[in-house]
Amino acid sequence: MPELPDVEIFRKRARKALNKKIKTVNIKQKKILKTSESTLRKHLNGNKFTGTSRHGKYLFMKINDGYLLALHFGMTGEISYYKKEKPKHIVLEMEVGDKYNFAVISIRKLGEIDITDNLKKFLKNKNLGKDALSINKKQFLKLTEKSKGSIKTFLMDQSKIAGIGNIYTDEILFQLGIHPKKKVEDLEEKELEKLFEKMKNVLKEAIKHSAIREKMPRNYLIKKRADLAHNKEKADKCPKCGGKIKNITVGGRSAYFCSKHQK
DNA sequence: AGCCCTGTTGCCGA
DNA sequence: ATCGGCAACAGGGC
Repeated sequence: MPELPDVEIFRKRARKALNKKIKTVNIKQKKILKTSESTLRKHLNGNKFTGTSRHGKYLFMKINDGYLLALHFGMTGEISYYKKEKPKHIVLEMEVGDKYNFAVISIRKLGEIDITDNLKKFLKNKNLGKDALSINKKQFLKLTEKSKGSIKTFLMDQSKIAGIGNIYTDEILFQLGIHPKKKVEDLEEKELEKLFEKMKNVLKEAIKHSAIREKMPRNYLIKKRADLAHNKEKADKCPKCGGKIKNITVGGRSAYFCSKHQK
């Protein structure tokens, strides 16, 4: 699930846990901890979260001792805030305030939980580029100048632009009618400007709909994607032009696109 | 029941 | 620089 729009929704969810005393820290799965258990406890136990921020697919929770809890969700992670109904696959669970629980979930135990006191340094260590919603047109165009590979690989490269993954890359290219294998250098200036606008537009639209597939606009490819992966014949028609949706591999990732209107 | 395939993440080595 | 393989697990198809 977690690309930029999903993580942005997690961030909003996580805000519910702000300014409440962290009463207990329950570490249920050590595998995705990038820091020691004792360091994590030291910074969380008895403290409070005072703010949230996001960069690309990373969520940061500011702690009142000046440190940041850094969360990355891998393929199947999410944030849960609940009173009684305990979700499955909890990795880190904290009791915050009066009887509420704030938890990091990870089904496949991929992802990352870390502590840092320097956001800039952290982002640099991870080799992350500008956030997809923060980058401006000039910076975006400059990045495209140096890119040799396919447009799909470019959009997904976190060291160039942070936040866009497989699903939303396909969506952006689908909306623009650009083939995922098209080379960045073969796109005209005007097309690159459109790409920039559409990138922002698709991400914002997804956030507006709480990153829930079923709620996305009618002409979005994302609504069909889950069905497409399981070869359901019903789902293989393009919602824009009726063309056939195809699946190929681009840059080592599965790409879905309309063979009729994406050239 | 149980095998096979697919998958939203990123890292690593050839 | 690009590519496959891997990590770990769920869920659908057959």
